[in-house]
Amino acid sequence: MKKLKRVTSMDVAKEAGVSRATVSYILNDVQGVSIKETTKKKVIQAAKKLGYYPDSMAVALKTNKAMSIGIVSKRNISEQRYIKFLDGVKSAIGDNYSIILCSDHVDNFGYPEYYSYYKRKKIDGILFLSFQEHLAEEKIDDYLHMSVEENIPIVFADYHLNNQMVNCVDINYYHGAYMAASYLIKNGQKEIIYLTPDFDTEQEQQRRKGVEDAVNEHKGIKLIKTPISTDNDKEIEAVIKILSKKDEYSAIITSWSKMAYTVLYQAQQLNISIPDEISVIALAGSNFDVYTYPRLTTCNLPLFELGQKSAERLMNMLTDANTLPLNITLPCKLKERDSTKGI
Amino acid sequence: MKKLKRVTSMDVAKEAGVSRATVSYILNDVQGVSIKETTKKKVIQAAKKLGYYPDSMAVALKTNKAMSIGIVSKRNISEQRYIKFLDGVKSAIGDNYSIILCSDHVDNFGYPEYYSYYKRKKIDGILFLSFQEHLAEEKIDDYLHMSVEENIPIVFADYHLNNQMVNCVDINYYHGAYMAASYLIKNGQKEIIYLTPDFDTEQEQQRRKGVEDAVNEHKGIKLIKTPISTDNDKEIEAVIKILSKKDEYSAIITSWSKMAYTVLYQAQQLNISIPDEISVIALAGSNFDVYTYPRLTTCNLPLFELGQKSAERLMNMLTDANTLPLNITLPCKLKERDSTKGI
DNA sequence: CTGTTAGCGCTTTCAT
DNA sequence: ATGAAAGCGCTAACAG
Repeated sequence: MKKLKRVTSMDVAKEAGVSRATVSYILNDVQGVSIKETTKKKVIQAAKKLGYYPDSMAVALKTNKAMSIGIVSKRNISEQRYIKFLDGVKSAIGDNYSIILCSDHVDNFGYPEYYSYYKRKKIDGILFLSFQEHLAEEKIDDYLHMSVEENIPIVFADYHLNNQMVNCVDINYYHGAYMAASYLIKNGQKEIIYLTPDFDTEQEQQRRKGVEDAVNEHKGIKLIKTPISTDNDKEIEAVIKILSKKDEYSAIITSWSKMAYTVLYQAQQLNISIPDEISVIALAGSNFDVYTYPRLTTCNLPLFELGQKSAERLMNMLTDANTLPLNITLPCKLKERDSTKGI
Repeated sequence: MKKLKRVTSMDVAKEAGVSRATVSYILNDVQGVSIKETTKKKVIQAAKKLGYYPDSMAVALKTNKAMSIGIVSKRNISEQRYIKFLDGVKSAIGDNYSIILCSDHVDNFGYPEYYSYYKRKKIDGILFLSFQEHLAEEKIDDYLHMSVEENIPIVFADYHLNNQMVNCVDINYYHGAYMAASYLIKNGQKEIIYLTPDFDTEQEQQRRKGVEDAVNEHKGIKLIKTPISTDNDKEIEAVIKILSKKDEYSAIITSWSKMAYTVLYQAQQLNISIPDEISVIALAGSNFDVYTYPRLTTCNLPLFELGQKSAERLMNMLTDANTLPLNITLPCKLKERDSTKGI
């Protein structure tokens, strides 16, 4: 196999009869140097003719910029939501930056992958996407430390940090939950059962507060909070038990759509009519919501926007070191479908 | 903000009282040079103490290896399947390589992103994941050309190429479809309706052939092939029409699970009992299959393995330039659930 | 066994 | 308006 030599800026320079510096100026469109149009044309021609591609590693070494950002998420990568986030990120970073997927798996160096990548300059900054289901508090402190003390450009996506020292883009779970509960109440539901996961995260606290506030604003609404195990079998068992006492309530709120799917499924099994007997609403949506029977009413999370805004923040930090940290909160949107009914 | 200087191998060398070369030898565990244990210890200590991380850009420039691979997929990134593939890739490439997401969006240079990345040495090789729904044939030729003529390390995942010059990892859609149809026939179904997308890809051809072969192997089985529009509304309309003629068949095969969801949903609407009146099976599964009512019987695609095997092949090419191209075909697995019934 | 040194390909200051 | 040259941090061939 013939190993052909790489075309360098030197080659282009020779071909065009100029120096390497000129080539660099022209191809990078450097401000502050004015170059004759004819020279410009010549160089561009030569580059095209020779098939010149600047070596990004050499550029990176020189400029001290990898032109890549790392995305790290402890969340189950299988989650569809992760992908929507990615889409948003992609839309915001433009053609010049690339996305490197990193884990927080500890590597040979004894450091999490994202950290090593940064220290080794493979990435210029980091986007943390929270692991919704098991947000470990100790880790957060590490992250914060990195961001503040080590001055690593980091944006926290879907973290409710309330820390003015760091950039974070959050989803307004409180308001989403508030909207969902209010919607139910407006539709005449008086006894509401609220299925929450059996662990406590900032996110779930926000939701709980949202639901409670909505309930407290009205007289005579009864709210029953029921923690549900994340274990599949236990979840099913719990849902069946709850459905067997359907006379005690008229509506169900679930923190996640997955729980709502289970409710819908088991309701069918038990011949309980949704929404006639029970209204069901989930505080997070997914693509499948239109395929359940009946179609699931949800509070949609702005995942694309989450990715987009987070990436925008990161880009700002990267291009302007003096960017002030910002805490941004994104609203949810209620999507009414067939699992809830009006009065 | 104090801009602290980067720790270089020079610093480590000084700290340990050796030369940079020695540092490099030790930290990279270079074969063929033997170094005193004490020196080794000293250097490793020094590196740790100083917090030394080799600059990957400098390494890349020197070694001519980016230690990154690019993944490109025209398929809707929102697809959940994409993620499983990614998981598989990650599992195969190990800690030393990273994954860069690339599009085939044409950049400033007039070349698709993945191509530029390769030419600019941001990635060492490319993993193409087919765009299932609209596999454009002209593009394939470009890809093949790149792989063969330009000698770019490429692995085609989920492409049915049958070209011995290139590496490709394919899913055995034929056999999957054959299994699904056989399963239905074994369960006593005599009239089967087969819903295919209204466009023609290699993949769909394989499936069609699989279904047909299974049918032809048995006497007295009637097969009705019906193309379905990918347009959502039209799909629903078509499904309703088909369900209205439910006396003409006893089982439905769909190419995708999404179609099957629509069938299941509309069957509920029309009060048709699945699987009692009609058995339903999809030739591709998804996470949601356990939440439909009834739970959907599917032919599961080996997406994780697809990523894994593809990445393995690419790694082979990268480490050994003489690796012979291989065409690998991965089997599907039938997952029996509640939307089909036995005799 | 360890040190010296020459680049890898690029940007960018300084000089012309 | 353009060129010469230094040097980013590393590896590896060669010297000792």
